[in-house]
Amino acid sequence: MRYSQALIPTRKETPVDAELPSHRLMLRAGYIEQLTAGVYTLMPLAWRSVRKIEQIVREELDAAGAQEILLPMVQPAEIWKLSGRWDHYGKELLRFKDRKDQEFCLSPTHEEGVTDLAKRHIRSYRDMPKNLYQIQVKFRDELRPRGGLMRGREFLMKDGYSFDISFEAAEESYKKMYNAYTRIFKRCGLSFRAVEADSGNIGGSHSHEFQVLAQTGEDRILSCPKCGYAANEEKAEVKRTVTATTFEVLADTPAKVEVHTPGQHSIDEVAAFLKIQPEQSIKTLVYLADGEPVAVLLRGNDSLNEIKLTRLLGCENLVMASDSAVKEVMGAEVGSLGPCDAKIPVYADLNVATMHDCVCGANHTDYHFMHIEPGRDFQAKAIADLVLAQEGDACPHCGEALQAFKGIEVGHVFLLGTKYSEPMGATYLDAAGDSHPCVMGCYGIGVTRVLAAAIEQYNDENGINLPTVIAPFQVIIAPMLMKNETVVAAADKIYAELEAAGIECLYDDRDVRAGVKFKDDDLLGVPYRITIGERNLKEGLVEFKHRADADNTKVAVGDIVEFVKARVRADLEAVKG
RNA sequence: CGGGGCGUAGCGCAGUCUGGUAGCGCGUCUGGUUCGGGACCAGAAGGUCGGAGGUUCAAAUCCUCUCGUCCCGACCA
Repeated sequence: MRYSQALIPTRKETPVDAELPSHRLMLRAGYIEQLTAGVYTLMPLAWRSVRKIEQIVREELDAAGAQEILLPMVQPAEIWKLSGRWDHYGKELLRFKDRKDQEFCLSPTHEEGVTDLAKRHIRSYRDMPKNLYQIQVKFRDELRPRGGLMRGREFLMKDGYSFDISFEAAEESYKKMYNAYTRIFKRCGLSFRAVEADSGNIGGSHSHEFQVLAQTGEDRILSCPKCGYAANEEKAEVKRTVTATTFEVLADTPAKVEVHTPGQHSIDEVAAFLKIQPEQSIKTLVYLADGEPVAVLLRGNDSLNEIKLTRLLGCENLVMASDSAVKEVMGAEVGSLGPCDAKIPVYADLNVATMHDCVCGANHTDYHFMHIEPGRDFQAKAIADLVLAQEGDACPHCGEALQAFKGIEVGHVFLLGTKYSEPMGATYLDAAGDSHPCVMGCYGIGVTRVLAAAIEQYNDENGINLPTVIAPFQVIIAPMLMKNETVVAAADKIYAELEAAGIECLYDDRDVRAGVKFKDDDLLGVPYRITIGERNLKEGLVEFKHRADADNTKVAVGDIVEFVKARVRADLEAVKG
């Protein structure tokens, strides 16, 4: 491609609203352009990269026995009502009516669509296993899209679904997909972790997320350096050494004393004010579980794992109570809450059972109690494992200290079970003639997010620096002076020969100064650059440089094509595995 | 959905407090000089100041409503 004919609108200025490096750089390098909140045009460079990612996805999924299809994006309300999600999906599901006043939605995911398809074509145990996937634009009306392609409302997703006759068979399909995903992200050149995850709203029994490691990731993951256990923070288990499920009261704790703690709200503030350690203080949180208020007690330096609490309470909807609701139920402001004489059920984490002579809020604004003895000064309805895992906690399998990372979720595999097949009637007949619901798995990859995550992982102060496999072009050819006929002739020839050799070239034939080319060409994320200048050319040389290297290599004009071919091929081979 | 910003030329912004000729930088176009890390000189084009209503002799500026967008939080297969 000749740069002069390409649509690559680079910017010198850093877009002020973009926070994430990938977002900023994609805007600056002319990869994307925003149309409205969370909706972006993929410009030629981004689209070239995305198509390469798609290609890797297709190759690996096809190799794993999946078939590509394309389901309708506009879907009638009926199938969503069948699955129950028309009512439960919420506002992220963009709904509208057609001219006949019939209800439709833009599909944010395709369990309904694919299950409806399966219902009509998978009838017998002989029809399975089946694995169908598609790569398609999805729309989710997110409350707050952010970070460019990182979390858009409209985005490109590969979603796949497996159908099996039994849970065991579905496990096999799941494993195949897990392995295919591992190969896909490896081939994209990404540094990632597969972690255990909560299956969330989509339901199902178990799931793994594929997390690209990046400082800017929104997800926290914990992994064990010894046994390889890895899980999303919200799912991560911790080996608890405390097993007590009742409070053991120490007799020599002094009687509780109410102390004035004006303006001291956070655990750290109160601890500093009372000259104690945060772990001597009890943190009291108030939640609404399906509308009913409950209090949760944690050791001051612990955090709550809401999923664990949801499971313990067996509720569907768990939200933190608003400040005003807290005031109403507890009779005191947030910051002065405690379990003593609480009128709502109290649940305590195991660590609280090890605490003695501690501090908690007095349910009296700006007052705390000292010398609190759990079991004597308050009771709990249950003492259970409620803490959020943190770095240094013991691995649930081997006890080693867990390490924490930040990640970007680029893929998610779920073993769904019969959550959709049952209500939607996707059943089959077994050999005995009995009817059973198909057992499903579903598998997603955020294709556009993969590009964003890759740029998060591969960038520096000069711009994007993508691995050759997914870079929009493999080589940039940069003649230093377009008015010099010798230089241009050499560049033309190298361009023609590289193109003929199947190397993807961006020929920077713009009549601009060298400095402009260098700045732009570094920004774009193309791994190699051939610089053609008058002085070197007189000696029969051109310069070859990898984007990440500081120095040039001088190569004879006659050798450059073979030289580039060898380097590019080596890069492509290296990730094939 | 709560909190906070911001909407003025293609992009980035000043001007708004204190009402009175709509500005700057980048980019674009013309001509010239330059030419290996975002050149310089001269000239030019480009605006319903997000929208609607109001106050006023006069509104980018004040008031009311509204739309959009970004950030933080909550939310998120």
